[in-house]
Amino acid sequence: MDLREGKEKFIQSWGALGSSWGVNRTMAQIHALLLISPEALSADEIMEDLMVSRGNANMNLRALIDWGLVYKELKPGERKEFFRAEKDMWEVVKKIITQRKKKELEPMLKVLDEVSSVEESGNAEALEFAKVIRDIKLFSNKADSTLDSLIRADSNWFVGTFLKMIK
Amino acid sequence: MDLREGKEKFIQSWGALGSSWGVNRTMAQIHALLLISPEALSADEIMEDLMVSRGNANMNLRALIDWGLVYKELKPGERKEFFRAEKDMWEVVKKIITQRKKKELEPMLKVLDEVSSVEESGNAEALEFAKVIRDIKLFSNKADSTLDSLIRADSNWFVGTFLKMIK
DNA sequence: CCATATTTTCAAAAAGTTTTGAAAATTACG
DNA sequence: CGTAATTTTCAAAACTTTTTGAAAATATGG
Repeated sequence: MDLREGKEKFIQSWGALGSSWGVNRTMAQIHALLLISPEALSADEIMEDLMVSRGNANMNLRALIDWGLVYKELKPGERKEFFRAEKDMWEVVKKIITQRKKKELEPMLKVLDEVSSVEESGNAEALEFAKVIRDIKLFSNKADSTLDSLIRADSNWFVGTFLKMIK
Repeated sequence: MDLREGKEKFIQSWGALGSSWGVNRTMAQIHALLLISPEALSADEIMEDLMVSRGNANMNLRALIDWGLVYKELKPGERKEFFRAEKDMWEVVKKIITQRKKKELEPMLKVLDEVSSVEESGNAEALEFAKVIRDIKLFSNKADSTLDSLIRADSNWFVGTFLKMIK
């Protein structure tokens, strides 16, 4: 496979996978494009490369900046903004975990807390309900603090030690 | 909050959260309903409770059975099928991890392998590309084997030991 | 300030996903 | 078997999300 083909495939596949990650196609594609670009790119270059509209490019660049996966960059003498991806993969992983945790886990903890105020009075239904909520809470809290540790941990630790500890 | 209200809130919130988990509203609602039900329920009861069509109920029950989160159950003298949720939360967690890994991680590993055949010849572009792919692969493989360990691990280990090991 | 380049916004269109409901297939009882 | 109960399928409708593109807002250099 040659470079052009490889880049193309990577960007397209990343975009297609995006939806299974809860990220839209264009956001994933822009991220892929910037990741493999040695230079910062302008909005126009991104639009051209990916064949998407200005509005789309702009919205998703903003989202990527929000996530901390992309930085704005200015070039002297140029009026346009340029965009560069965070290249440190451990940073990227942590930032994605942070966002997914916020979107997927935290709202769940909130709901569990809200419904935890149901009285666990005698009947089968109430007991079952209380038990299920308690069990889910147990795992969710565990997941929550595990992910917090991960986010605080550093790359070498993760790559080097994690697996050995696990088995 | 009383029981009826709590159940209602739990089912509705689960459904709403579903989309951020890559699961559709009805699938999440049916799962929630069955989780908190002490008895197995028939398709008709589910349709009635959640106010969804027969087709919808059937499709999503099948999906839940596929995931291993719900079992079919027969009652003597009844012609209908009944459905019961897996109640062991550690089993539930493992089954969800298994599915999400299959959907989110494995296709990614495949793409990375495919584009790994690009030659890492001299120029900046090719070097950058090769490095990014190598880095992503490193983390993805780590994540993959970590999740495999998790799936093989048992509940007590996870709940009791994991956190202490981490920090 | 003005003129122009650039970015942002947002309503409407397009694309994608889920749900419905009725018809077809299957099952199981007499 | 035949009949009725039940489950499954799937095309069309409803709903949701994403994308477009042009207009509005903002920034920059002279």
